[in-house]
Amino acid sequence: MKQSMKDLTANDVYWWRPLDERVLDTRGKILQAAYQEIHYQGFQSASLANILARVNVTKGALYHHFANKTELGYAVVDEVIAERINLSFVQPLQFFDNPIDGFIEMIRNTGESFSITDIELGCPLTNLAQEMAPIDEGFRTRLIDIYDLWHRAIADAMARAKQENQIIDAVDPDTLAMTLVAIMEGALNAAKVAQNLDKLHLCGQGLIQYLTLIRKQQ
Amino acid sequence: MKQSMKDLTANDVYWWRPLDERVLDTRGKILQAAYQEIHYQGFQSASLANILARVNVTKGALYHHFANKTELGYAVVDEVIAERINLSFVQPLQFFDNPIDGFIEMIRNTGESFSITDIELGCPLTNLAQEMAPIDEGFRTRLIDIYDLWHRAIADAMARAKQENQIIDAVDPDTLAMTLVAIMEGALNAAKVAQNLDKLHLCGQGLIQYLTLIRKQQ
DNA sequence: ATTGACATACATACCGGTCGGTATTATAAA
DNA sequence: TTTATAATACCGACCGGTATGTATGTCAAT
Repeated sequence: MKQSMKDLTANDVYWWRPLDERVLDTRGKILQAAYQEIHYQGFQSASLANILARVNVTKGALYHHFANKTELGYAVVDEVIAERINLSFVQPLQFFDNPIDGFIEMIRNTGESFSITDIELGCPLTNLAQEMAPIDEGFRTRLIDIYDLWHRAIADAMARAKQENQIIDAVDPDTLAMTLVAIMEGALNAAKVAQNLDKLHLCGQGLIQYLTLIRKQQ
Repeated sequence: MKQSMKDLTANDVYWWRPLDERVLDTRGKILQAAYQEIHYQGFQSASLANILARVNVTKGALYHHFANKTELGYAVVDEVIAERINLSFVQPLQFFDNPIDGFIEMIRNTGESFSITDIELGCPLTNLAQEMAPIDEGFRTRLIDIYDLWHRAIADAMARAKQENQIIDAVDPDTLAMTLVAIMEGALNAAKVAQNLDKLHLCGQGLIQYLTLIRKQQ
């Protein structure tokens, strides 16, 4: 179990790479290939033929393991994306003694370790949410669950910070968590469109400044 | 799963309605219909047949005015989306005596006037950026131009605020502009996924609090 | 008579999904 | 241990539908 963000290696934040070198079974391989294709094309434009070509299996294999394309998409959300978000953004929050400093440290770390390839396709969670939330309730509820988990983790960390008198009284943990998530998503999006990391770093600066402002000087 | 714009009633659409009651020519009508279909389906999944059905013209008309689907998409960005962003988010910034107060007022206003139908499909600019920026350079450069215009307008307003000693010295106008855009986009995205306005309002609170913190008390 | 503004019919490619068949593995009776 | 049976895993040709795009025709206006 990773104890903090610093324990993550560079490969861990390459969030679309397979998480380990484990040999995957056919179902797992299809799932990973589908994740990549969806991350690149979006769900609706993702081609089953492309996915199958990547894995080097045929339609029969796919439809043996999944009822249809939609169910395959759901499985990607439930089994691939959820785990990645949890591992990269939720778990680390629990180990910070000082949530504000920890958060700032996490932002700094992410900003430094992210490469252009990390942002050129954007956050898989955000992408799918943007595309599918308005038109498919199955996707929407699954994605909302992941967002809620993330939001909750931040809000809890900030509540702890407030309880320990680290941040000014005026801020509400939920509002703060919401705002932080919004900034991070917006930053990733901007960097993706610009296709360079400058905007990500700029946003990181703004975020850190924000956190510094709400931290009580002691 | 809603399949096309045709499944939406008149009430489902709001901020992407034609800006005035001007009678549009065929090209203009196709452009507007394309804008709506793209906003709903995304560009890749947008169906030319759907667009044409809405306008009640045929393929001939479309390919008379546009070389292909991609060029139609470019025209939507250049002529529809750019104007809307400019009208709603860029122009207003120039008229604020006090940019900070003006911005806060704008946020409050937007938060109150937005209805659920305004957010359920998200911001057309963000949507297209998410989908097309990584896979089509023509889209990307066009979208970047719009973002830059928006970003510049905010940064200029904030530079004015700083010059007039309204905000603390520590903040850099560019960093601030970037952060504000990120929050607004993130907020819209969150509200879209949640399909309710609570998160939008929560984010608005956070944004206003942020602006209040950087404003010099006088 | 020519051109612009469309309509109509068609071409071609790809999409998700189905289905009959086969190879492999697990189970269990002999 | 061998053999019969059944379940699982996978193959790949094929289907109907839909996608964008094209070729040709019509017709009013100049």
